[in-house]
Amino acid sequence: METLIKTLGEPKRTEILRLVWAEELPATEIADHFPSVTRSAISQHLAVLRSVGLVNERREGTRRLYTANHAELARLRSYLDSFWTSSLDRLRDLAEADQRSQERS
Amino acid sequence: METLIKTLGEPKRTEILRLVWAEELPATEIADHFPSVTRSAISQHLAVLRSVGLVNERREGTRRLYTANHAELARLRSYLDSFWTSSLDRLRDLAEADQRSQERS
DNA sequence: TTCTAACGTAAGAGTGTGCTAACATAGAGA
DNA sequence: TCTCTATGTTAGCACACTCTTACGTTAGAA
Repeated sequence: METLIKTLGEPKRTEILRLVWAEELPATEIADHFPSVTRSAISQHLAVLRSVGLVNERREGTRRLYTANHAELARLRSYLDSFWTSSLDRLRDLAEADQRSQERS
Repeated sequence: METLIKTLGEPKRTEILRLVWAEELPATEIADHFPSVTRSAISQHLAVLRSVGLVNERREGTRRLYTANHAELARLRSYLDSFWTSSLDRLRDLAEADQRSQERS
Protein backbone atom coordinates (compact mmCIF):
# COMPACT_ATOMS: atom_id res chain seq x y z
CA MET A 1 0.00 0.00 0.00
CA GLU A 2 2.87 2.32 0.79
CA THR A 3 4.41 1.82 -2.66
CA LEU A 4 0.99 2.35 -4.20
CA ILE A 5 0.69 5.77 -2.56
CA LYS A 6 4.26 6.70 -3.43
CA THR A 7 3.56 5.83 -7.05
CA LEU A 8 0.68 8.29 -7.13
CA GLY A 9 2.80 10.99 -5.50
CA GLU A 10 4.30 11.74 -8.89
CA PRO A 11 1.99 14.03 -10.89
CA LYS A 12 2.99 12.66 -14.30
CA ARG A 13 2.04 9.18 -13.21
CA THR A 14 -1.41 10.22 -12.04
CA GLU A 15 -1.82 12.04 -15.34
CA ILE A 16 -0.87 8.88 -17.22
CA LEU A 17 -3.39 6.99 -15.13
CA ARG A 18 -6.07 9.45 -16.17
CA LEU A 19 -5.13 9.07 -19.84
CA VAL A 20 -5.51 5.30 -19.81
CA TRP A 21 -8.42 5.23 -17.39
CA ALA A 22 -11.19 4.85 -19.96
CA GLU A 23 -9.17 4.29 -23.10
CA GLU A 24 -6.46 1.88 -24.13
CA LEU A 25 -3.39 3.75 -25.39
CA PRO A 26 0.00 2.79 -26.85
CA ALA A 27 3.16 4.03 -25.12
CA THR A 28 4.06 6.50 -27.85
CA GLU A 29 0.69 8.20 -27.71
CA ILE A 30 0.97 8.49 -23.94
CA ALA A 31 4.45 9.99 -24.27
CA ASP A 32 3.11 12.51 -26.81
CA HIS A 33 0.94 13.98 -24.06
CA PHE A 34 4.12 15.07 -22.25
CA PRO A 35 6.15 17.28 -24.59
CA SER A 36 8.29 18.54 -21.70
CA VAL A 37 9.96 15.20 -20.98
CA THR A 38 11.62 12.44 -22.97
CA ARG A 39 9.83 9.32 -24.14
CA SER A 40 12.29 7.41 -21.99
CA ALA A 41 11.08 9.16 -18.85
CA ILE A 42 7.48 8.20 -19.64
CA SER A 43 8.57 4.64 -20.34
CA GLN A 44 10.14 4.49 -16.91
CA HIS A 45 6.97 5.88 -15.32
CA LEU A 46 4.97 3.22 -17.14
CA ALA A 47 7.33 0.60 -15.74
CA VAL A 48 6.64 1.87 -12.22
CA LEU A 49 2.89 1.92 -12.77
CA ARG A 50 3.11 -1.62 -14.14
CA SER A 51 5.24 -2.85 -11.23
CA VAL A 52 2.64 -1.79 -8.67
CA GLY A 53 -0.20 -3.09 -10.82
CA LEU A 54 -1.85 0.27 -11.49
CA VAL A 55 -1.86 -0.38 -15.24
CA ASN A 56 -2.22 -3.46 -17.43
CA GLU A 57 -0.11 -4.02 -20.51
CA ARG A 58 -1.16 -5.78 -23.70
CA ARG A 59 1.27 -6.35 -26.59
CA GLU A 60 0.20 -6.00 -30.16
CA GLY A 61 3.05 -6.32 -32.65
CA THR A 62 5.74 -3.88 -31.59
CA ARG A 63 3.23 -1.76 -29.70
CA ARG A 64 2.34 -1.99 -26.04
CA LEU A 65 -1.14 -0.92 -25.10
CA TYR A 66 -1.90 0.28 -21.59
CA THR A 67 -5.07 0.48 -19.56
CA ALA A 68 -5.65 1.53 -15.97
CA ASN A 69 -6.30 -1.14 -13.39
CA HIS A 70 -9.34 0.31 -11.64
CA ALA A 71 -9.34 -2.38 -8.97
CA GLU A 72 -5.96 -1.32 -7.66
CA LEU A 73 -7.04 2.28 -7.20
CA ALA A 74 -10.21 0.99 -5.55
CA ARG A 75 -7.95 -0.74 -3.03
CA LEU A 76 -6.41 2.61 -2.14
CA ARG A 77 -9.85 4.12 -1.76
CA SER A 78 -10.95 1.48 0.72
CA TYR A 79 -7.63 1.85 2.52
CA LEU A 80 -8.46 5.49 3.12
CA ASP A 81 -11.92 4.47 4.25
CA SER A 82 -10.32 2.21 6.82
CA PHE A 83 -8.99 5.34 8.48
CA TRP A 84 -12.53 6.29 9.32
CA THR A 85 -13.79 2.87 10.31
CA SER A 86 -10.74 2.13 12.43
CA SER A 87 -11.28 5.45 14.13
CA LEU A 88 -14.79 4.33 15.05
CA ASP A 89 -13.30 1.17 16.54
CA ARG A 90 -10.80 3.27 18.42
CA LEU A 91 -13.44 5.61 19.76
CA ARG A 92 -15.45 2.59 20.89
CA ASP A 93 -12.41 1.16 22.65
CA LEU A 94 -11.72 4.50 24.36
CA ALA A 95 -15.35 4.79 25.45
CA GLU A 96 -15.33 1.26 26.86
CA ALA A 97 -12.08 1.87 28.71
CA ASP A 98 -13.52 5.07 30.13
CA GLN A 99 -16.64 3.25 31.26
CA ARG A 100 -14.60 0.54 32.98
CA SER A 101 -12.56 3.15 34.84
CA GLN A 102 -15.75 4.87 35.98
CA GLU A 103 -17.15 1.54 37.16
CA ARG A 104 -14.05 1.02 39.26
CA SER A 105 -14.35 4.39 40.98
CA MET B 1 -3.01 17.54 -3.67
CA GLU B 2 0.30 16.20 -4.88
CA THR B 3 2.05 17.21 -1.66
CA LEU B 4 -0.81 15.67 0.30
CA ILE B 5 -0.24 12.30 -1.37
CA LYS B 6 3.51 12.54 -0.98
CA THR B 7 3.05 13.21 2.71
CA LEU B 8 1.10 9.97 3.11
CA GLY B 9 3.70 8.05 1.13
CA GLU B 10 5.80 7.83 4.27
CA PRO B 11 4.56 4.98 6.50
CA LYS B 12 5.56 6.64 9.78
CA ARG B 13 3.44 9.66 8.92
CA THR B 14 0.34 7.57 8.21
CA GLU B 15 0.98 5.76 11.48
CA ILE B 16 1.15 9.11 13.29
CA LEU B 17 -2.09 10.08 11.62
CA ARG B 18 -3.71 6.92 12.93
CA LEU B 19 -2.45 7.63 16.44
CA VAL B 20 -3.98 11.09 16.59
CA TRP B 21 -7.04 10.21 14.56
CA ALA B 22 -9.45 9.79 17.48
CA GLU B 23 -7.29 10.98 20.34
CA GLU B 24 -5.34 14.15 21.06
CA LEU B 25 -1.71 13.31 21.85
CA PRO B 26 1.39 15.30 22.88
CA ALA B 27 4.51 15.08 20.72
CA THR B 28 6.48 13.04 23.21
CA GLU B 29 3.81 10.39 23.49
CA ILE B 30 3.66 10.14 19.71
CA ALA B 31 7.43 9.76 19.54
CA ASP B 32 7.28 7.02 22.18
CA HIS B 33 5.34 4.90 19.70
CA PHE B 34 8.41 4.81 17.46
CA PRO B 35 11.31 3.35 19.46
CA SER B 36 13.31 2.76 16.28
CA VAL B 37 13.80 6.43 15.42
CA THR B 38 14.80 9.58 17.23
CA ARG B 39 12.32 12.03 18.71
CA SER B 40 13.78 14.55 16.29
CA ALA B 41 12.72 12.47 13.29
CA ILE B 42 9.15 12.34 14.59
CA SER B 43 9.20 16.07 15.25
CA GLN B 44 10.15 16.62 11.61
CA HIS B 45 7.38 14.32 10.44
CA LEU B 46 4.94 16.27 12.59
CA ALA B 47 6.17 19.47 10.95
CA VAL B 48 5.43 18.01 7.52
CA LEU B 49 1.98 16.80 8.58
CA ARG B 50 1.30 20.25 10.00
CA SER B 51 2.52 22.05 6.88
CA VAL B 52 0.05 20.19 4.66
CA GLY B 53 -2.73 20.58 7.19
CA LEU B 54 -3.17 16.89 7.98
CA VAL B 55 -2.87 17.56 11.71
CA ASN B 56 -3.88 20.41 14.02
CA GLU B 57 -1.65 21.64 16.79
CA ARG B 58 -2.75 23.03 20.15
CA ARG B 59 -0.26 24.37 22.70
CA GLU B 60 -0.67 23.75 26.38
CA GLY B 61 2.24 24.98 28.46
CA THR B 62 5.37 23.48 26.98
CA ARG B 63 3.41 20.66 25.39
CA ARG B 64 2.01 20.56 21.89
CA LEU B 65 -1.07 18.45 21.40
CA TYR B 66 -1.87 17.04 18.01
CA THR B 67 -5.08 15.83 16.38
CA ALA B 68 -5.78 14.58 12.88
CA ASN B 69 -7.55 16.88 10.46
CA HIS B 70 -10.20 14.53 9.11
CA ALA B 71 -11.38 17.05 6.53
CA GLU B 72 -8.03 17.06 4.76
CA LEU B 73 -8.01 13.29 4.36
CA ALA B 74 -11.60 13.51 3.17
CA ARG B 75 -10.33 15.81 0.41
CA LEU B 76 -7.96 13.10 -0.75
CA ARG B 77 -10.78 10.57 -0.70
CA SER B 78 -12.95 12.68 -2.96
CA TYR B 79 -9.95 13.34 -5.19
CA LEU B 80 -9.70 9.60 -5.75
CA ASP B 81 -13.43 9.47 -6.37
CA SER B 82 -12.94 12.06 -9.10
CA PHE B 83 -10.93 9.46 -10.98
CA TRP B 84 -14.09 7.42 -11.37
CA THR B 85 -16.47 10.28 -12.10
CA SER B 86 -14.10 11.89 -14.58
CA SER B 87 -13.78 8.53 -16.28
CA LEU B 88 -17.56 8.45 -16.67
CA ASP B 89 -17.37 11.88 -18.27
CA ARG B 90 -14.62 10.65 -20.51
CA LEU B 91 -16.53 7.55 -21.53
CA ARG B 92 -19.53 9.73 -22.33
CA ASP B 93 -17.35 12.04 -24.45
CA LEU B 94 -15.87 9.09 -26.29
CA ALA B 95 -19.31 7.61 -26.91
CA GLU B 96 -20.62 10.91 -28.24
CA ALA B 97 -17.62 11.37 -30.52
CA ASP B 98 -18.09 7.84 -31.78
CA GLN B 99 -21.76 8.50 -32.47
CA ARG B 100 -20.97 11.69 -34.38
CA SER B 101 -18.42 9.88 -36.54
CA GLN B 102 -20.98 7.19 -37.30
CA GLU B 103 -23.54 9.84 -38.22
CA ARG B 104 -21.06 11.32 -40.68
CA SER B 105 -20.41 8.00 -42.41
C1' DT C 1 17.64 -9.55 -45.48
C1' DT C 2 18.00 -4.80 -44.34
C1' DC C 3 15.61 -0.88 -42.66
C1' DT C 4 12.62 1.38 -39.48
C1' DA C 5 9.26 2.22 -35.93
C1' DA C 6 7.99 1.28 -31.17
C1' DC C 7 9.61 0.12 -27.25
C1' DG C 8 12.47 -1.01 -22.96
C1' DT C 9 16.90 -0.55 -20.25
C1' DA C 10 21.49 1.09 -18.23
C1' DA C 11 24.43 4.61 -16.58
C1' DG C 12 25.13 8.87 -14.65
C1' DA C 13 23.86 13.74 -13.09
C1' DG C 14 21.16 16.52 -10.21
C1' DT C 15 17.82 16.90 -6.63
C1' DG C 16 14.97 15.60 -2.80
C1' DT C 17 14.13 13.02 1.55
C1' DG C 18 14.66 10.79 6.14
C1' DC C 19 17.60 10.29 9.78
C1' DT C 20 20.99 11.40 13.57
C1' DA C 21 23.55 14.46 16.43
C1' DA C 22 23.89 18.75 18.38
C1' DC C 23 21.98 22.98 19.63
C1' DA C 24 18.11 26.48 20.70
C1' DT C 25 13.84 27.92 23.13
C1' DA C 26 10.19 28.31 26.28
C1' DG C 27 7.30 27.25 30.18
C1' DA C 28 7.01 25.19 35.07
C1' DG C 29 8.95 24.53 39.56
C1' DA C 30 12.29 24.67 43.36
C1' DT D 1 17.07 32.74 39.29
C1' DC D 2 18.46 28.05 38.16
C1' DT D 3 16.98 23.80 36.45
C1' DC D 4 14.31 20.44 34.19
C1' DT D 5 11.08 18.98 30.78
C1' DA D 6 8.96 19.27 26.29
C1' DT D 7 9.76 20.44 21.90
C1' DG D 8 11.47 22.62 17.53
C1' DT D 9 15.50 23.56 14.36
C1' DT D 10 19.91 23.08 11.78
C1' DA D 11 23.83 20.73 9.51
C1' DG D 12 25.23 17.01 7.25
C1' DC D 13 25.21 12.19 5.69
C1' DA D 14 23.21 8.31 3.11
C1' DC D 15 20.01 6.89 0.11
C1' DA D 16 16.17 7.16 -3.25
C1' DC D 17 14.09 9.35 -7.22
C1' DT D 18 13.52 11.63 -11.82
C1' DC D 19 15.44 12.89 -15.85
C1' DT D 20 18.53 12.67 -20.11
C1' DT D 21 21.61 10.34 -23.18
C1' DA D 22 22.92 6.33 -25.39
C1' DC D 23 22.18 1.71 -26.51
C1' DG D 24 19.56 -2.92 -27.09
C1' DT D 25 15.48 -5.53 -28.87
C1' DT D 26 11.67 -6.95 -31.58
C1' DA D 27 8.22 -7.07 -35.23
C1' DG D 28 6.71 -5.54 -39.53
C1' DA D 29 7.79 -3.20 -44.20
C1' DA D 30 10.51 -2.80 -48.25
